[in-house]
Amino acid sequence: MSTIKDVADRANVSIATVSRVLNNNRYVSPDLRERVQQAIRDLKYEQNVMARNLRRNQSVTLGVIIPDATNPFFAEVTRGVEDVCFERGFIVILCNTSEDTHRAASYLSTLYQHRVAGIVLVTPGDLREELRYHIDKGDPLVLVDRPLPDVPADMVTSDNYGGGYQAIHHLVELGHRRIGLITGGHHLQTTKERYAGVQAALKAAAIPLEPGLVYEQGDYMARSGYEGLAALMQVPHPPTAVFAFNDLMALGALSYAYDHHIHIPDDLSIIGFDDIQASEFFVPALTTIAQPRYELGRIAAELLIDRILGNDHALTNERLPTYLVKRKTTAALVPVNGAHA
Amino acid sequence: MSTIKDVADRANVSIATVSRVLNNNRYVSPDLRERVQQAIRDLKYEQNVMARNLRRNQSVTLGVIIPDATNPFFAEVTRGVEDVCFERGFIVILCNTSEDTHRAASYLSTLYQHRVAGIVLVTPGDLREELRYHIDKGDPLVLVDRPLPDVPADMVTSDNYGGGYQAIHHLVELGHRRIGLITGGHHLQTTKERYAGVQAALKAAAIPLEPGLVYEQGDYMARSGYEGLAALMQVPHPPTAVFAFNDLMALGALSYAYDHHIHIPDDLSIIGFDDIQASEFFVPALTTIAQPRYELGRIAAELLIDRILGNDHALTNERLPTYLVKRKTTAALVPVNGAHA
DNA sequence: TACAGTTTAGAAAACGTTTACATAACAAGA
DNA sequence: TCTTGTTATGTAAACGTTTTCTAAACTGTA
Repeated sequence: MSTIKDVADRANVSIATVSRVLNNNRYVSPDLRERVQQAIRDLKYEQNVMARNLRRNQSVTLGVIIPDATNPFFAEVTRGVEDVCFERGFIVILCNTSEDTHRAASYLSTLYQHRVAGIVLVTPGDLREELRYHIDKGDPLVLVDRPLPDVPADMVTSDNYGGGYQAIHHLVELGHRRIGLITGGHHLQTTKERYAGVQAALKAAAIPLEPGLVYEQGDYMARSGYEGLAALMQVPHPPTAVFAFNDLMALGALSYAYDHHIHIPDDLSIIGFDDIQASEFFVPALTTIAQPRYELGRIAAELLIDRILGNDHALTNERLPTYLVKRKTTAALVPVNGAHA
Repeated sequence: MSTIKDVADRANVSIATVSRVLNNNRYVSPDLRERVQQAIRDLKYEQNVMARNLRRNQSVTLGVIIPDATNPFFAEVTRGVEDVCFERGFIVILCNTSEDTHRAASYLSTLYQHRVAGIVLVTPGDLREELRYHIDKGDPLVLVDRPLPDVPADMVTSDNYGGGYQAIHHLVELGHRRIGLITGGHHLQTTKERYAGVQAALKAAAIPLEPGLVYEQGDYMARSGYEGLAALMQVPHPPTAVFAFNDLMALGALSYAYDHHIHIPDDLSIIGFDDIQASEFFVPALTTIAQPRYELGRIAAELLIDRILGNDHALTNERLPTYLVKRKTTAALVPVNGAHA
C-alpha cells in the first residue's frame, strides 16, 4: 500500500506538495500538480484517512448501537442515520446488542476507543452508569427511541404515551370495551409509556383494566405476538380487540388468528405500533400507530453532527408525534348478544 | 481527551511502560502497574485505537456494502457478518447503496481510505472495473449473494439456480402447469440464475414458458409483488400458481390476493424465496425457498477475516444450498374443468 | 539596480501510539 | 571483587498524514 511519501518520491516533490494537491488548499503550480496526480494514478495511491484524522484530531465516523438491525423498526432508524451521514461525509459503524446490556457497554467503549465522533444509541437497558462515564468525558451521544432519565444527553423519541392513547382511543371509538394487550418487555421505557397511554385512554373511557387481558410476555418479536394472542383467546371472556405493542407482534397475532379461524377484523380487531414498511402488506393490511422511524434516525444524526461540528445548542429532548394509520385490521364492534344462543 | 503521555506523566513512568500495561505484553512491576492503572482511572483514559492501528499497520474494521439494510434479507446477512466480527474483535462499517452503482463505488473508495481490513460486498450492479482496481492493489474483498464473473475475489452465494428449480418443481409436483413469475431486476445475476432454474424446471416438466405469465417489473420490494400479481391476474388465462422471486414480493402478492378475494392456496398457490424471519407469520404462512441468509454473512466474514489474518487460501466460491420450506401458501391444484360452467 | 513584497515549495514538527534498542540495576558464579 | 547474565525501565524512532515555519525565487516599484 503506497503512502504519500511514495507519491512524493515518484513525482519528485516534497510530501507537503502532495498533501497540498490532495486537499487542494494551497496553490501548487500546474506543472507539479500534474506530476503529482500522475504519480497518484501510477501508484494507485489512496489517502490514509486514519492518519489524516490522527493529525487533524478529528473523526468522520458515527457509531450506531441498536438492539437488532434485523428488526425492521431499528433497520429503518439506522437507515435514517446513514443517509444523513452519507450526505455529510460521515460513515457509520453498526453495532447490534441483542438487548444485552453488557454487549452495549462493551461496544460503547470500543467505539470511543475507535474515536468515533459520536454515538447514536438505542439502549438495551439501564446504561446510565456507563453513559455518565463517557458523557463526563465529553463524548457526544444521542439517545434514540428509548430515553433514560437523568442522562445529560440529547434524546429523540416518539410520543409513546400519545401513541398508546391513540391506539386505545381508536378501538374504543369503534365500540370495543374488552381490549387485550400484547406488551413488550416491561423494563423498557417505551413499553412503560405506551402502557401509561393505554391506561389513560382506558380510564377516559371508563373501562377498567382487566389483568387477564394483558399478555406481558411479549418481546417485540413476531412469535410472541402469536403466543400472546393464543393466551388472550383462552381466557373466559376473550377480548374483541387487541393492541399489540409493535407491528411484528401484530403480525404474529394475525398469523394466530388465521390459523384458528378468527376472522380479522370481524371477529377481532388488531392494532399495531410502528408502521413498518411491510405493515401495509400484511393480511389484512395492518391498522397501526405510526412512528416516524426514518425521521427518528435522521434527526438524531443531524443533532449529533451539529454538536460534533461545534454548534453546541442546549440539550434537546425531541419528541416526535405518532399518528393513527387506519387500514383493515380494525372495525366497529358488532354487538353479539345472548339472544342468538 | 487524555493521551498515553498524560497517563505516563501522572503515574511518573515512561509512555513505554504505560503501553506495556495497556497491552500487557511485557513484564511490569506490580508497583508501577498499579500506579499506571490508577492514573488511567483518574484520567478516564481510553486508548486511541486509530493511532495504535497506524503504528501497527493493522486494522480491525470490516466494511459491509449492501443495497438496503431495511430489506430483511440483507439485514440478516449483515447480522451474520456483525456477529462474527464481534466474536473476533472486529467492528463493521455499514453502507447502503440503494442499488446505486455510483454510491457503491464511492463507498468502496471511502472504505479503503479508511483502511478497513476488508469489505463484504453485495454489489448493486456491474462494479467490475472499480473492483479490479482495488483488488489489484491487494485490498481484501468478498462478494456475497451476487457474484460477478471474472472478478478474482472470494464469493459466497446461494444456489439460486437450484432454488429457482426447486420452486417450480414444487409447484409442478402439486399439479400446476400455468405458473406465473414475479421476477426481480434482470440486471442482477441472482435474478438471472433463478430464472434459469425456473426455465430448466419448466422444460423438465415439458411446460412451455408463456411470456404473458411473467411479470418483469418486480424490484424485490413488496409493492411490486402486489402490482405483479395484479398484472398476472389480468391475463386471459391467469396462472394457478405464482413464484415470487423473493418473500417481500410474495407478501405483496398475498396482500393483493386478499384484497381481491383470491383465496390462497385454494384459488392460487404462491411460493417465495429467501425465507426471511417474518415469512413464517405471513397470512397464510409462506411456502418458500430458504436461503441461509445469516450463514451467508457469517461465512463471508470468516473468509475475509481469515484472509486478513494471513491464512491465504485459494479463491473460494462457496455456493450454499437452498431448500424448500413447505408452509401454507401452496396446495395441489384442484382440477376445475369446463363441466361446471 | 536594489529592495520589499509575494508566491511557491520544501523541512520538520506534530498527532498518539508501539516497539527496537539502550541502559541501569541487580543477582550469581568464579 | 569482577564478570556475566538477567530483568525492569526508559529513550527514541516509526507509522502516514497535515501544517507551521522557513527559504528560495520571482515580481514590481523606486
